[in-house]
Amino acid sequence: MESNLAVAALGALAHETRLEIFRLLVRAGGGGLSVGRIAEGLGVEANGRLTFHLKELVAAGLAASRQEGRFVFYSTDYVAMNELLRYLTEDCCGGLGCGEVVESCNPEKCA
Amino acid sequence: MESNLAVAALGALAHETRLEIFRLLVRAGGGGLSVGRIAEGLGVEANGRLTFHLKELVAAGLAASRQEGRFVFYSTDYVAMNELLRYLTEDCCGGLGCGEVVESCNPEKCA
DNA sequence: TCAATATTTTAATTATTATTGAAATATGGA
DNA sequence: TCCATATTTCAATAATAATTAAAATATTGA
Repeated sequence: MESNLAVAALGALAHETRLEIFRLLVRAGGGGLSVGRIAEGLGVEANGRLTFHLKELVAAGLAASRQEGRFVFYSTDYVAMNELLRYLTEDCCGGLGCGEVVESCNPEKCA
Repeated sequence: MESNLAVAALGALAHETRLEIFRLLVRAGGGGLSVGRIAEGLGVEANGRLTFHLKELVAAGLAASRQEGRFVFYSTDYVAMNELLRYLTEDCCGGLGCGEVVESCNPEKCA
């Protein structure tokens, strides 16, 4: 992972609303949630501000969106998330086996 | 972990220089590095700007500093780091066993 | 105590990011 | 086609964070 991608991802997460959105999407799993459901989950309105934050997450590579009928679904990009976590812990303690993150979450492994 | 602590930590990491410092300290392990060694590792000068970034990491809870003779050492706060990673992946996919981060790095486990 | 190395503080300037509110687009059902 | 629901765009303003450079402090050894 490149440093500037990581900075962009971290910057996207460094905001109260976006962090809540991200965690909501992580909990939601691979299918994601529609904008309306996200708004519900956060207790906010589905307005321009929410769209702005969602787009920031997508621009940072942490989420993807797809249209389904009249709804737009946003979902976590788990590959990007795992890359970011690994980047943060890479070669922890000089690589002496502390247990650096390799993969933290993969919807395909869900029960 | 509280949301605003996580936002502060992520904000501290969302900066090219600070992210490099953090990763350098993670690699360095529990003992950390002196300011001069950090500057060396980054290829920058040990000046006011570096101090500023180091203090940001400490203020965000991600690092700690201690004086040793005429040197000041900075080191990763691994507990805070692990809490942050866990916060990001909490209840992944609704808690269905995808492998959420519990602990990613602990210097005491080093070989 | 003097000088050298190590690190920090401060204040002014510049750059980046967030918020607001209103209008616009897009989709599906009556 | 018309209406209601769903989501997005835009532009102006406000708020926050980053950079610079110079002076200040602190510790050790001669």
